Amino acid sequence: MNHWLMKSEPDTFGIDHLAKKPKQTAGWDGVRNFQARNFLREMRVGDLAFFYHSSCDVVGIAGIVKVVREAYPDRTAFDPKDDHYDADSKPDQPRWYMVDVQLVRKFDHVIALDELRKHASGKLKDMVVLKRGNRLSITPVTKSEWQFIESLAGK
DNA sequence: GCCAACGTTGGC
DNA sequence: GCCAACGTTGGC
Repeated sequence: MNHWLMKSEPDTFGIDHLAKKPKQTAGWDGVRNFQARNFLREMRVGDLAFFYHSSCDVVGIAGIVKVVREAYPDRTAFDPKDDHYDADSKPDQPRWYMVDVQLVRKFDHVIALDELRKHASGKLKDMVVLKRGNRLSITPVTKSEWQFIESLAGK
């Protein structure tokens, strides 16, 4: 099983939106970056991911989700009216993919980016999301990073 | 294949 | 709103 970190802007879609969905499950669509897409396609049912809030008051990890459906074509790319429309993605040859995720747990407090950075030269020294200039919306997380961050969240 | 221009991301 | 960093595009 692999671990991931998935970014979203909570003003658009945050962990509380996911919590209110039927079965607390939603499609993670709108990824329009090739590297992030490739990671999406590596995800397997049962993989766990941190739900990261970006571009907001409290930037950081808000909770945990799990993959419940593996990559399938992102329909929003086919819809000219959608913000994420991409004329180069055709239904018979889709360029973009999405997965479905289900809420596992919302942390009682967001683990702030500041807090994560405190460990940027220690336990989290290789964490992708802490690297300078990182903009990837989907990044892999190692097992040790995962366990350490979970311990920061408390049980 | 290079690289400048451009658009986007995302922390602050 | 600013701006650094980055990915993508397109002319050559």
